[in-house]
Amino acid sequence: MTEAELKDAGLKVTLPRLKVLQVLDNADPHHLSAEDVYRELVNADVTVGLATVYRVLTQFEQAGIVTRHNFDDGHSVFELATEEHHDHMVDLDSGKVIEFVNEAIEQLQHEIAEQHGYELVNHELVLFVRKAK
Amino acid sequence: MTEAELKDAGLKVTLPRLKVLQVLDNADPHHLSAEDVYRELVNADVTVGLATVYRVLTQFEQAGIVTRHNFDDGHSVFELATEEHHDHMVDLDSGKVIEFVNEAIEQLQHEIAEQHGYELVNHELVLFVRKAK
DNA sequence: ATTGCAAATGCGAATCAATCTCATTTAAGA
DNA sequence: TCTTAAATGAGATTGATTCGCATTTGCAAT
Repeated sequence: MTEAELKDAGLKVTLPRLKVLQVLDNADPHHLSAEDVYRELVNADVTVGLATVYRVLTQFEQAGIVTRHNFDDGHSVFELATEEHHDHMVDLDSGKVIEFVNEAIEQLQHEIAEQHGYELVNHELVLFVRKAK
Repeated sequence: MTEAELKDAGLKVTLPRLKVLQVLDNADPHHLSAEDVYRELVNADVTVGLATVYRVLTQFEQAGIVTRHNFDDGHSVFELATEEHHDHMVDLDSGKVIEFVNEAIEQLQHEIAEQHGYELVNHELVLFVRKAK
């Protein structure tokens, strides 16, 4: 339950935070930019500042509630961390983002880290693709 | 030879371009931000505008002379496109960047793209790691 | 319930990387 | 050497994100 998530993270339960969570939860393309979230809120007649959206998303990231991805075009997108892990494929022509999971790759990543004396904490994999002819 | 590279790319051989190539060539940590390159040039008494550095790096990227990476929250870094493709591993504690290659992962990426009806144009893989205990 | 106060918010200003404008310079072919 | 399109430098501009600060609000202790 969302209120509990906030309290566990040591964050006060406020309207902006609940609303941001709600927007992320209902997001159809899982990935939303801060601006996207902001627009949704304004659209739903929730008056919040863009700065607050950024602050809240950053706090959520630190609290492990959302994950941040830095795609190519220079701006971040966020998604609920409750989704199971997946990587991304970006269609260079349409900009569409496809999610995928590949256990073999996940496995290999751990092995590579180990081979270098490290343990894998996290990773970021994005495939840039184009419709096959 | 560097001059030939520029001509092949249909770019005029100019001082700024040669100097940027030179800086990238001598870069100890392979990865430099545009700002890094700019600072090196100013340091070497080569007067060149930051805008030019950005323009040149972008042209080089399009010409396949350098590769651009977007890791490390926010800004791009560039490195000479060596014959060897490689991915990156970032030590979260020291910030050190390690390069690695794994053919199996490369192969899997192509397969994944194909499975979705795409062809792989490019990819970005960064492992965030920490010294194993 | 009421209160006190630190935490949270809104909004405009500030920042930072990157891009654009445009007047001036320069490479390189004729 | 001349000509011209391409390239450059410097500053203005954009776009995403963060900051500063006065105001508001959650919530723990009255």
